[in-house]
Amino acid sequence: MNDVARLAGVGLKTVSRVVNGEPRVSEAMAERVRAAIEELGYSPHEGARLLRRGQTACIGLLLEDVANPFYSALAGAVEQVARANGFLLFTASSEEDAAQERELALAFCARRVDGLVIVPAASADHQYLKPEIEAGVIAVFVDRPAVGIAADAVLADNVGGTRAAVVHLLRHGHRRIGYIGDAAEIFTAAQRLRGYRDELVDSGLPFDESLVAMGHPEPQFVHAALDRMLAGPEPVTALIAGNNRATVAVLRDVSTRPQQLALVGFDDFELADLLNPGVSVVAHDPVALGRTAADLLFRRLQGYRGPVQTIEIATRLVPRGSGEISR
Amino acid sequence: MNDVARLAGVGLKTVSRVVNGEPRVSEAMAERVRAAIEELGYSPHEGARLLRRGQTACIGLLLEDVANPFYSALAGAVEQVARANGFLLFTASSEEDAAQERELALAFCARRVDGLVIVPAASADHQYLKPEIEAGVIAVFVDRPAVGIAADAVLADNVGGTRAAVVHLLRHGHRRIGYIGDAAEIFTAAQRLRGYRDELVDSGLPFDESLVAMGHPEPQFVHAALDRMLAGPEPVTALIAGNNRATVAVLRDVSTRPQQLALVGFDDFELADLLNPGVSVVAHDPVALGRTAADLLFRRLQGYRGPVQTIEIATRLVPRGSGEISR
DNA sequence: AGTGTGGTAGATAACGTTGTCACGTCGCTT
DNA sequence: AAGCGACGTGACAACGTTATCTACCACACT
Repeated sequence: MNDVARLAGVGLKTVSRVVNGEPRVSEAMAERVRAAIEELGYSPHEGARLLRRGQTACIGLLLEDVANPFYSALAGAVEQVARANGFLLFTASSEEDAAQERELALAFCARRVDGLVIVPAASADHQYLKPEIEAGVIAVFVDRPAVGIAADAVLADNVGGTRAAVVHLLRHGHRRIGYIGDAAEIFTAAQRLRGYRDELVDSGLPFDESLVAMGHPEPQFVHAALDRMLAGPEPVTALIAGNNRATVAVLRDVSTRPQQLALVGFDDFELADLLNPGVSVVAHDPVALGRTAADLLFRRLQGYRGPVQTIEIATRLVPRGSGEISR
Repeated sequence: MNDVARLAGVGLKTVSRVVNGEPRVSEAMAERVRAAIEELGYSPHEGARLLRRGQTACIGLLLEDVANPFYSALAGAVEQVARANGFLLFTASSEEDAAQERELALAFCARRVDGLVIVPAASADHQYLKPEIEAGVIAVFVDRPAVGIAADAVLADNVGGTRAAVVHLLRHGHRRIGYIGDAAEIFTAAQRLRGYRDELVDSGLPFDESLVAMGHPEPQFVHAALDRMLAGPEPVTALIAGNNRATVAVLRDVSTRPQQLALVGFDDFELADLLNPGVSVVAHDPVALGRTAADLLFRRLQGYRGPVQTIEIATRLVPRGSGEISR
């Protein structure tokens, strides 16, 4: 910038004015400056500009794992909103580890992002964000709520989703319905389990712990769970899988068994309709989740000062065949 | 930082020394400073620090669309390498639009990222990066090479991949093999088409333009292409789909038709093995692609000055049934 | 002629860090 | 006793911007 000013024979501030399109610069000056900029290939240093102005026009997105299609769809939506607002987006994955989440969130804050969209890791406590939020950072939580602080959150209707799945299976005559979900300390997993249990109980059926398996949905885990649920005098005839990973693991495992099981999965996934039978799912919309959270973040960034809110996004049951196998 | 210095009754520089763990600070001082930091909840301003030091410890990742599982796997790999090196990662999607790619890449450069990992948009020309690269930014291209400048690239063996697919189908007796790929101006699409053609010709078979359809793999496009290929006296008996989107579109369309077609898809995808028949694919490894590119970037960031290189990652044919349907 | 007034331009001080240098105080050697 | 090096410390400038303030000029108006 100094070089540009010298070459154009003008003051530093005039260059700044031209670069920022401020008014009251004579056309002759502006032209000289533009020529100098061109000649030197100058481009303004955004970091310095933002240091001076006190905001960075960046937001940070923290999720469990970008490579999971559910989260990558969410990330795409957040990114679009960010770009529409002229912001750049940092992305990082917590890998479901509270310490890593904290470290990355604080790294974002040290970079002075203006806002944060966070999918919390299981059993994270977000007290650590308190000073940052007091310092002006805006945090919006997605898919799972904040713990230990009051903050905006955008969640899916998890309870309603598994309730609907149970209703659907009951309607097709099933009375022994198993549930395989993610680790119980994960918010969504707990909520979905609750919907499953509540709907069973409300329907006058027993809630049988032995038909529930909560854990990281690895193939071995799912295999053992199915062995257990299918053994004994009253085996399950239907299954609810608590997320996309679990659904896929169940499908793989079931395909090696003689029994036919009715199945409803939580989370929609590509090709669910092409399998035979098509996989019925409780669909929720990661794009809506991400977009809503990002919109809320930017509303707050633009000065909106309403109370902390939790927005719930509807889920809907998509019947495709696997849940309609009758007893 | 000023406040901390005042509260601790020390100079600015001493605070800086404590924060950065520099030696030759007495333990008493350090303790006072740490107490003051704690009390004021001070955290250093990374932006200012980096302004001073001249590097940002950030890299930018530019891809076609984070929400595409292929690219999100790649993004996950790049992110991991970045984190391992203590860098933060900007992510953005070009949506296959050269102008948007350019705009985003330059936005990254204005933020003074230290490096760039780019999946180029179709028909982009990367001359625009020349001044940035001369200014010290390191750019590594993935999946598709740079155009108009010499730059490192990490590519998949696209030609070898479709060659293998053709060999596989020929071996099962097919002589009329169709090819449905992405738009011809996309590098990978063109390469894969070339592999298809070269292998046919080398095998002494004619290359028949009417069996080729190149375009954005929307359902209507694929439907029309299949109508065409299946009409006439010599319909295709086997098909190669040029990427994951095309493969899925073909599967959906074929499932509504009476004919049985042999199929090999390019790009592996989740559940390919669970369909019936399992979908044979030419698999390549987005994680390896991303990791290799990021590793190369960081090697250069650490001062490696070797010549511009192009690294090719092998592909491999995974037979699962759909390609083994015999004529 | 003196006085506003409006439009340009530049000098200077920040923003929050860190590198450089200079200063003072030890304790040790000669 | 003087000199020397090692250590601890802080003042200051610099990184590349922009906001504020002042200075200047030309023009029109009393």
